[in-house]
Amino acid sequence: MLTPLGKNEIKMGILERRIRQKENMRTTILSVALQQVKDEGWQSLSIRKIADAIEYSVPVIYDHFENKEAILFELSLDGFRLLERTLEKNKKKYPDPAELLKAHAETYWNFAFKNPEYYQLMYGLGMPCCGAGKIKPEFNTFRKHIGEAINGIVQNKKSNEDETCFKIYAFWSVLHGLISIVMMRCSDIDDSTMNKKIMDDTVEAFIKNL
Amino acid sequence: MLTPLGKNEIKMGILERRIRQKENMRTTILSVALQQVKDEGWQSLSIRKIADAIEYSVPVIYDHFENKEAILFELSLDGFRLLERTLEKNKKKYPDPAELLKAHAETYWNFAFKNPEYYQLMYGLGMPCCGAGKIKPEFNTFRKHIGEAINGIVQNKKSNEDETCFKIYAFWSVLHGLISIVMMRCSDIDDSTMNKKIMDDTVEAFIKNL
DNA sequence: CATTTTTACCTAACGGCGTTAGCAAAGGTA
DNA sequence: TACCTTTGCTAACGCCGTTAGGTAAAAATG
Repeated sequence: MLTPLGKNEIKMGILERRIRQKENMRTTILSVALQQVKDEGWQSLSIRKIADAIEYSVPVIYDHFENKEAILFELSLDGFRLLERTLEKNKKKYPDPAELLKAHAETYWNFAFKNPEYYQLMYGLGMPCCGAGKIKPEFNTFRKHIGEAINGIVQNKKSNEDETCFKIYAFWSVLHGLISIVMMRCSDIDDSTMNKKIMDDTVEAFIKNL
Repeated sequence: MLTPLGKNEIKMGILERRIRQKENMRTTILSVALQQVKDEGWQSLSIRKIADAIEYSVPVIYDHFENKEAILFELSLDGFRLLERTLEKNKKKYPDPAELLKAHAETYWNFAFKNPEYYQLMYGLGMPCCGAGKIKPEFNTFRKHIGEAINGIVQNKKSNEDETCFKIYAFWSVLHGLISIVMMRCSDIDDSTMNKKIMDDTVEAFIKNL
């Protein structure tokens, strides 16, 4: 598959077309998979349904992905990239680190509830195994960004490195925890503006006590 | 199955034995299922393996549970009961609400990491669908207990009901969030005592700022 | 006792799943 | 033309949750 055709010369145009086609198929599979997940949830995503949707037979999928988990993994990376893009925008928009931190929190919250399927996949909420297992460097995307902001806020005050690190995790935890609790319907508060207010208040208080 | 046999009288002894046997089978199924989950994880739990383990044929399971999800649901309730028992003990042991709150946090943390399979099931971490969907009153077990403690701490200070409610959720969130992040290996901190220290510090700071 | 109802339990199947082996057709090369 | 490579397929394997339908034992009834 896409090898240089024995010891022969390769016609570059054809090879490039093939690579292009192959990548097309790959992205088609991913987008079809994502659509299916958005429509019916992770649980009902199946290789066979993907094959159906792209109008190819099942084994074709395995020419592009090692297995089902690889597809989910790739989708989760897309999720991290999507989140990161907005975080980067925040960095340019908010020079004040406290404002930046607030914006990051807002971004994280909105991302989770606008793209619950991504969020669940990325952080293993209600997912069959996909959070656990593979360790992704992308996991730390958010921690990295809020870390910068918190460092910016904290730098003028007396506080050692460990304390700052702890605060970063505490901040991330409260956000992720609240999102999880709301998303998994563990909370008895249905009102989404109410939940948002809890988030805002908590973030506010957190920043004040940095 | 176990109906009063038409319009006839029932021999109570026999009926009782039957009920006893039926309940025995039910608990056997549950304990076998739990064992399997502890051994191989949620993903590989299957009705057929349970049937194998209890040395009955597959349909027998369906005489006792509506479906696989019902078994998982029942197990999650066991988890909530197990957690609640320790929380109740704390209530008797710590009259000071601040001490009580700290003890509750410790209990919650220990419960999660000593019984990760329960915790994951109860709060839908890395689970196929079992957190979402059914809403369990037991979900609020922990929130109820920390609510009492926080109310105890806060009652002498000026703070309205909403603020207190928010603080309860914030406290729960930071705990659940930290546990989730650690359990799902999203954190880059491997050292468990380090993670525990983050929890302790955050709890300490939280109580101080109540 | 014999008879009839109820129970417990099983076999076998249905439709779905992820994954893979093996083959046929199509495309490019010489 | 003949030859390789690539593409894509059919068909299968071994799982899974769930259910229909049957059988033989047990219990209740007369």
